[in-house]
Amino acid sequence: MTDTTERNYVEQARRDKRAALEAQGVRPFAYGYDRSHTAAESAGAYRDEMGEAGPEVRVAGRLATFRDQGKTRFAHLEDASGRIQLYFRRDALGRQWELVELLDADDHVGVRGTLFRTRSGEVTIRVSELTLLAKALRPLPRGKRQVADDGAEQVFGGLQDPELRYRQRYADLAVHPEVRAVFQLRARVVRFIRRFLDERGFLEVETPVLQSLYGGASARPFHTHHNALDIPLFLRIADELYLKRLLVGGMERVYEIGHDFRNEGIDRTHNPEFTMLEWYMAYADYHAVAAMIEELLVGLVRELFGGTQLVRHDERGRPVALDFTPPFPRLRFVEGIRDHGGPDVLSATDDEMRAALRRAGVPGDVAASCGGGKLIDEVFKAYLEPHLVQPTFVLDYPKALSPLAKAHRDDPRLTERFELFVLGRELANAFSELNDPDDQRARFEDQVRQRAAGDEEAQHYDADYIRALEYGMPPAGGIGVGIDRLVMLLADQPSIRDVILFPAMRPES
RNA sequence: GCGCCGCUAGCUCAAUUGGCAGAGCAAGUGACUCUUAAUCACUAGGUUGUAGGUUCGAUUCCUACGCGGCGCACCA
Repeated sequence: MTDTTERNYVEQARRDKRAALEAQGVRPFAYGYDRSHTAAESAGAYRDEMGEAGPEVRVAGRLATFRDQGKTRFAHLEDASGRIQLYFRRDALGRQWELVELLDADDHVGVRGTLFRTRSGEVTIRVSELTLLAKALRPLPRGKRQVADDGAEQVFGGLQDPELRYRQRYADLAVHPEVRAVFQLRARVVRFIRRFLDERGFLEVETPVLQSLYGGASARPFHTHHNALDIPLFLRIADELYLKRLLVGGMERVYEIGHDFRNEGIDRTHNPEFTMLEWYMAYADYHAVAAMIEELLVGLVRELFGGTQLVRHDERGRPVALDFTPPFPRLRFVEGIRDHGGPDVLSATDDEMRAALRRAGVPGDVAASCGGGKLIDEVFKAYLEPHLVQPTFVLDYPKALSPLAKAHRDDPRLTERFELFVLGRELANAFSELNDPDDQRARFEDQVRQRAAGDEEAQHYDADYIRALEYGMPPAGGIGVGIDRLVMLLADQPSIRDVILFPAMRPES
């Protein structure tokens, strides 16, 4: 990594120009610029009948290209809206030509000038006044892009190293409009979700990130400490238990979009902090929640892409045609595994399930190292999950896997729970919420026993939550949706790092 | 935590069996008043991730470490 205090010859040249500017009395870092048009608006403001006498515009942005051609120069100014070409002529700029000669690619400038169309056909600003807004003392790692006649773009060089792209996201964003587009899409997704829930009477709330007792999921937490209270605290691993307390308090429909923190490995689908949407609705069961997430997802796909058919890439980079036309197929967990050649997880012994895992090619040590609920989960992953490519609901999970879900009304061995899968990845997890305090107490006690037996991810006994349930929580349905994974799907990005602006990294050196 | 791969100029990449560390772009100087990967000429730019080792000689081989990518494990 480059030491920021050591200057290479490229940066030295820019610092020399800065010094020359200051010697001329030019501020290298201005305070603002009054622009009349964005780059895109400027291009749209020109009509061919205007000829050489197009309207005057003032635009501000970064010099994305800069071509020295003696007594003229061409540049492209890039702002958030796009690019527009600039044309500098020495005879038109007079004394300001000295300033032009001290510009570099990547500088922020404001220009005033009139629009015209060049002989080669590009709408361009003939610059009459130039203002330096911010000198770029370090060159951006730009590639050169060639735009073919058909609009196809080829980039030469540029910022490729994934380590630099994630560490210096500012540079990645500055040189890659397509990366900016991913995060614009992400914002549209979140905006759509908020609007969807707000329109249906949901209240957006914020619950504690710092918790003295964490719960609502199976995961290891981050630890911290409050100095004034002198107590240990944990960063939340889920919002669930606080949001359901709000149902007790009479808030019938609530949601929260925020970060959860899980102290676990980092890979293509896991970042230690990630964005979770959870919503809870009183007087609804998991079927109602399924109908709603289906409506949300279909609405989102239609809003963003104008239809329900999408081509996306699986983890091996192969294109897959996805059909979001509702209703999505609904499979039952136990039957689904059986129908794909797996064992009946309700009646099979642990040994039978281990044998089934071996048949499916799962390494023996994996199968041997777990039992009970985890073993069932392994069987699910081996036999059913690989088939869940199209949007699919999997319903009615065994009770051992779901300590916060209500028992199934028709089969006490199951819970009223579903997960939504797309492209083999879990996007959402929901249930008819367990609101019987005595049943919840028994489930917590079971979790405590598993923790005592060495399961670090088993949940804690949350006495305050039981007390809340004892006051009476209305029947309710609730769901958790991983926003990062949803954006990965919609933006067709292969890694969660590509949808998180600053993904977790080890510190540099 | 384990395995594989990578780390060379500001960026993207070369370097034969272990034998003078190179190119394109970017940069500097010069030419050029409609260019757009501008073009042309010249110039400069390196502790080859870090620390050791083997060797007459290491970008290359060995060991350790650092950072990253991918896979595995963990993790709904």
